[in-house]
Amino acid sequence: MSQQRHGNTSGNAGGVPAFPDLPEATIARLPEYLRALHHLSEAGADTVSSEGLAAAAGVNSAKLRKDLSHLGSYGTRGVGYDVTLLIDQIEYILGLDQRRNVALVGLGNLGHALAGYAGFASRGFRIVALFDADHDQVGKRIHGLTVRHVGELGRAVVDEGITIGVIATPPTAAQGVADELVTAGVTSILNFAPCVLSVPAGVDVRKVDLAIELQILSFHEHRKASLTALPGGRTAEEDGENQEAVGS
Amino acid sequence: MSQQRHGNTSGNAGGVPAFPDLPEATIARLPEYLRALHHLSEAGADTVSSEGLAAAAGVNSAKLRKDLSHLGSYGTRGVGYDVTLLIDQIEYILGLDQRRNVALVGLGNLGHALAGYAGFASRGFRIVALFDADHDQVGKRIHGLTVRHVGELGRAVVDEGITIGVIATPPTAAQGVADELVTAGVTSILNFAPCVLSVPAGVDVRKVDLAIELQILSFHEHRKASLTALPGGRTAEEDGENQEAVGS
DNA sequence: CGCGATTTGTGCACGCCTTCACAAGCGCTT
DNA sequence: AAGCGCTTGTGAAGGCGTGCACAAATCGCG
Repeated sequence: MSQQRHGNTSGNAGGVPAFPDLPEATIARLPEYLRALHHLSEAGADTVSSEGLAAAAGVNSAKLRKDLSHLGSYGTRGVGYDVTLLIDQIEYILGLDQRRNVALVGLGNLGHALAGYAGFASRGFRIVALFDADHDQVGKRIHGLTVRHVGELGRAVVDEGITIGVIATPPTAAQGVADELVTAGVTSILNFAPCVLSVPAGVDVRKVDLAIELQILSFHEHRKASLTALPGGRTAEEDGENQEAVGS
Repeated sequence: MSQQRHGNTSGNAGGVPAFPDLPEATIARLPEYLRALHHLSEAGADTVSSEGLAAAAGVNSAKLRKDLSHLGSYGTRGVGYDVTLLIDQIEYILGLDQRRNVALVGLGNLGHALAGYAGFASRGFRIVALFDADHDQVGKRIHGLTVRHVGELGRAVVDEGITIGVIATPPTAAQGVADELVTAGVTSILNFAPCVLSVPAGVDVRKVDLAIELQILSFHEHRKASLTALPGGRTAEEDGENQEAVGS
């Protein structure tokens, strides 16, 4: 999103390029495949067909094959994909073979929950530092970590090898925190605050806005309601004036 | 995602189509525009140019103009867009003029935070019911609501006019909850559980997986690290046995 | 060893989305 | 009233992503 070019004219010899040029859409699906693969692995599967994995990940099998083909050839025709091999390969590509230390800033409602979210640890991410601007929060222990003041952020990032920052502050504070993270050398930010962050080129920001998701659902609800009420016409539902109560 | 066709050959007379055929990409950005507009409105702006609004929403101005043009012509050449008018129009399209009642299922770490997330209420969404399968949770009061057992879900959905269900349960329970929501008549689901939900056609599911976002960031970290270390070649960083502790 | 069943990897076409560039339209000034 | 500057709305082009359909490759069996 803030990144424009992921070019990498990988012209290295040897069989497998270390860093193929993956389409963004593919990258976004790899974690989904990975989860499905772990699930299959736990169920005792050694190999899986594109059809089977696609079903488990909720995508089209052709899309899955094309996605995986971008990583290289890790399947066997007539057989399928080696589950373990594929897991290793995707984890390598995603950089999950090395543990990523995460700093979480903002310990309100949401931040508190994120600090204890089991889904992070189980996938190689470790939240190693908590920060808040509120002095009442500082010093509290949350899920085994002590909340520190946001002023210590810069030092902690360097000292503790933090590579990803998570912002769960109110929107007014978010840009400031982002600036501090960037200054400290963090180049990946996950932003839960409903606001636009501006960061220098080379820094990746991903945004999760819970309310936006609801609004998109609301749109579809609205659309569906208007369609069922009056297929192909003007909405019934609640439209100020106009058109009172359609047939049936 | 689970929806394939949003067709609506709107052939109604009169000036403005009530439900233009909006591209999904546009819909996803409308909430962002809306937030920026509210911000501008509070700052006292009456009109705003596409350039200005685009900057506030973090997008390209041409894209913004094209998005808005899909809603109809609500701008004035040479002047810009009327902030209030545009807010009303987007809110209407998104169906935010009517309050949406939301049920939240699963009150672990994340669910607890969602129940108290201020960002929902401030945008027209009201969480009106909480459910959990755990009898220890049932009966607790969280942010003014009493947690009910998930078995009461069906009745509550009907009685309280719930149109959107939010799933924040462990992944193993998610499909079951989704089934119950669908049976009760809910057609929009926001899923925080890291798993694939299968639902009948006509039901919209949006998924938010916090760990996936981190994994995508991790990929870019990995990529950036390998590029700075060895531009265009095989990664240094950690390549099997790797070097321990770089620099410093 | 050969054949058929199975499954991957991919060329190709199509559609969606983005971006550019500019004509059309509006208001202000002279 | 006419001209000028500014901004919207949109036609066209290009790029990206998806999905089909099939050739290539592998395994198992007779």
